[in-house]
Amino acid sequence: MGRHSCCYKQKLRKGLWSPEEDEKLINHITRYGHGCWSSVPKLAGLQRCGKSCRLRWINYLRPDLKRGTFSQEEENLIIELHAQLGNRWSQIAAQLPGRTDNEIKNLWNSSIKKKLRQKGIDPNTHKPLSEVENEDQKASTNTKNIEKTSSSENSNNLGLAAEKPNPILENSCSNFGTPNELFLNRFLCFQQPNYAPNINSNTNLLFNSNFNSNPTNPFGLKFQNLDANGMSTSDELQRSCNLFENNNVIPWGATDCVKTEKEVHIPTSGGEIQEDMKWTEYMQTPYLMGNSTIQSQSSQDVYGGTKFASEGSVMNSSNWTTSIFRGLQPPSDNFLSLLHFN
DNA sequence: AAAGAAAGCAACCGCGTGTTA
DNA sequence: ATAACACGCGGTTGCTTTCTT
Repeated sequence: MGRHSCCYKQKLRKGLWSPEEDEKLINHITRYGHGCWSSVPKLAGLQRCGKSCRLRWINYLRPDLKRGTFSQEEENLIIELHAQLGNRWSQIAAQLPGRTDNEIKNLWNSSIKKKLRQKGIDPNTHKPLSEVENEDQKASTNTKNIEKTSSSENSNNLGLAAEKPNPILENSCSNFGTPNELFLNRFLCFQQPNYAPNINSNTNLLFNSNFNSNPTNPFGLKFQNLDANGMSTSDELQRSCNLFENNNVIPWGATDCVKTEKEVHIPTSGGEIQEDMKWTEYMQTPYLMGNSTIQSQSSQDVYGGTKFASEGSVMNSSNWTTSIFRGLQPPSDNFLSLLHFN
């Protein structure tokens, strides 16, 4: 099938995005939406391919991104979902509002995998490592036997073995399998002494008929807000997900909180959503991130800007904005004015 | 303090799939 | 029916930062 035409175009920039490029892309999408991604770079005045623009927007510039470290609850949920879905990162990300598939995938590969192995759990099968090793040994001896008896079918046999259906995936479709529960109980109890090892209650929640009744907040998760004194107040996640629901329809181009691309609305003057909250105010809302606080914001300082959000700090008006447009040095007035919709 | 290793993360690549002409 | 196009996904790469010795 056809490849993305932009892949063949030359003289297109690659690599890290500059603040100017970010500004152009944000400027364009906030005004017009992305429409056809392949036309975005041209319309936005960027020397990038549409694919690159899409990725940058979805993984980094979207205003509804959460960022910050993952909370224990989020990690547990990722493990739980991975046990059911495997490496279907976009589907996993769909259950974690404000998180991208890329972010989750990175977390899995860099951190969670390791943790699971340390606990003696195979991250691929979610079974105890010893069990998996035994199966591997059995499989290899079987393969050797097959090799001896039927050399002509060697490659086919191996191929079939590799394509053997994932029992966990199969399991997830019908019965929320006991291996999952076994694993989760084992792992989560390791992780959290207070974790209630009643997986069924959680998983039923995941897959009950009302699951997507509120696509922007399927779990009714609550974020914590901080008041001016840094005291936490409860605030529904919906606050961020629904923020733009109003009149002007702009497709943000992300899978967002649900699988299908969702239309998100930008509040206009007099809009009732979020009590006339402006985007900049939204961004400056001091959310607690990750483990209730920003434990270690990424220190990568792409554009050579100042570092922010040291350990234990709390998202405040400055570093929250910075975290979204990381490294963006004080944006121009024109740019800031774009962020005010009323 | 310096160097190497490990970790973290943004971005690219290639492929599969859906849509359209 | 088919080819071209566009999008989205998952795997991978490579750069930067942090940790360790």
